[in-house]
Amino acid sequence: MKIATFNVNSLRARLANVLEWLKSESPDVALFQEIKCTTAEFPRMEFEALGYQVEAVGQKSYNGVAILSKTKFTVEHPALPGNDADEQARYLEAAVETPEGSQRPHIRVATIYLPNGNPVETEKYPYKLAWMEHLKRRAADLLKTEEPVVLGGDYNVIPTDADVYDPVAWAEDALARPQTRAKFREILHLGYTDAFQHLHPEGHRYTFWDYQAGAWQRDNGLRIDHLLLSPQAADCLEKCEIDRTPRGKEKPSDHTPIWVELRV
DNA sequence: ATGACAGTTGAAAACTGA
Repeated sequence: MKIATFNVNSLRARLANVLEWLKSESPDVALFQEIKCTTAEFPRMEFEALGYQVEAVGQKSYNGVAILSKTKFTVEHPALPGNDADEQARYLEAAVETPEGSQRPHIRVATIYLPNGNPVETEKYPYKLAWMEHLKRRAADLLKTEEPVVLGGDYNVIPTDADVYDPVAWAEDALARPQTRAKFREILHLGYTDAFQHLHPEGHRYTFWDYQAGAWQRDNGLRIDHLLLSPQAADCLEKCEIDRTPRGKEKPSDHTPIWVELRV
């Protein structure tokens, strides 16, 4: 199963790019973030026409996440458990049927849009850290199921200095500061595998490039979109790649997709 | 040192993002 995550930075502004990418790469499951539209406005028919079942949790103007799958799935949680009062649409979890002949009936996936947290001196940063603590608790609970679990999305976390073009410039940013990295490691240390880091430990491979200052052309990027795998999912890990192609197209998102291939 | 870019809302300029 090929499972991809993509922060699209507005689905309405990006629909043509996203459809082109889906037709080209045909992931079995696609996890979207920053759809920036309400659930009702989600252009589901365009995706259904490509053979996907679609579920979205959106809101006006900002945030919003979605799951698309070629196999059937059921929504398990439309918000982060333990944080259900969150007014921001940042989490959606589902049980996805595996293809015919698989060892297991389903895998569990979540699409995650973790708060940015800047500026750090405002309430935005404690909101980010609290959100990460809720995510850690959910991640711990999911381990008890002993299912293959894929927690994918825009984490807004630069895990190490090898994941940013200029570590000094970013050291105090909400995406890189020590408290952020420590909380991210706490999730990993529960027993999750950062799929890309595991297969590509060389570093300096990015999933985001700012629109400004020629960041894309200079490869001034960040690795902030991640696919975290439970042990049972990591057992199945075949490949994990960043697909830079969509970032080089006209009117791109500032993020590009990253995907895993799991032999389930 | 600062701003640079792109999206949303809503009709100009403010807000958000990473």
